Amino acid sequence: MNIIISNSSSVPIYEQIKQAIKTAILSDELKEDENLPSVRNLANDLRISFLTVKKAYDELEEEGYIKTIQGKGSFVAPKNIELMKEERRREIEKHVEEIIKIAKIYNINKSEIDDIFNYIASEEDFDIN
Amino acid sequence: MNIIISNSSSVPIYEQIKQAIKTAILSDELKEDENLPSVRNLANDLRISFLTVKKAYDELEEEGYIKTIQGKGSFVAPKNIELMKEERRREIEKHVEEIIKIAKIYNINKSEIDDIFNYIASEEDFDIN
DNA sequence: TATACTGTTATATACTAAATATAACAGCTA
DNA sequence: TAGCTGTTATATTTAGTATATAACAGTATA
Repeated sequence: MNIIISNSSSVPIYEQIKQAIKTAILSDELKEDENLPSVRNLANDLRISFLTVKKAYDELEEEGYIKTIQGKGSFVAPKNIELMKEERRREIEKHVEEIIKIAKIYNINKSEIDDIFNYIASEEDFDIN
Repeated sequence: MNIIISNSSSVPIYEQIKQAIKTAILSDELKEDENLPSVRNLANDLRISFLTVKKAYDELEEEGYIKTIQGKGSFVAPKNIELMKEERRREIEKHVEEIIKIAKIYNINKSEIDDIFNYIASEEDFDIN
């Protein structure tokens, strides 16, 4: 797993770690029961305090992504596929809601939104078919 | 103008004020040269410090939305239509970028995104034609 | 059992952003 | 001049983030 953090970002370091691990789990780069790096190892690699890593791990456990056992380590939790699909959908929905909110206020129509989508999709090599 | 702020939100109060005023200006609820509430009046209405309102006004001025004259007050600045259109487009682009980023990681195709869009559009009474 | 890993907890400190209170000052206008 | 505007300076408080350090506890294994 490759985690890159920026300490000049306004996003807290523990949040960046959470996002990176979540993405790795959801995209199946990290598989069920797989061992995560120990809090101290990851902290050393990233040159940050182990307490910051622990905070990320604690919250990931609370959200059901990983399981931690004292003395053994942290592991990717059994996946609840439905719950994860739902979470991804909610993320997308939030962005769509924001887009529609803006479109309604400023009288932007669907075809203008489609244009933007197609533009970004080609920029990002996203297949629209 | 109706500004509602939440002090339990993680979004700073001055940022909530900025957004509310920006939206009011861009949607033409606040028209060119219109007088904004004085920093002290708005602060009293919202039961917050006038310094918080001032911070919002200062940044709105820096971004070209309003003009402030000492002793007179703050006013909606002449609108730069092109610049504002560009800003709205950038906002939408950012959301689309996030959606595509998620879709790429989790193999979500365009038609699933369209489904979500249509669902939210109908929820929010947004005309998709 | 000793050791070297794991995670856990407590304490203290530092830094920053946000928000506040208060007071004094300056410009505009009726 | 009075009573609005905005401006500036100082000090303080609070919350969130991140850190260092030390001590403690569970697990695995040589």
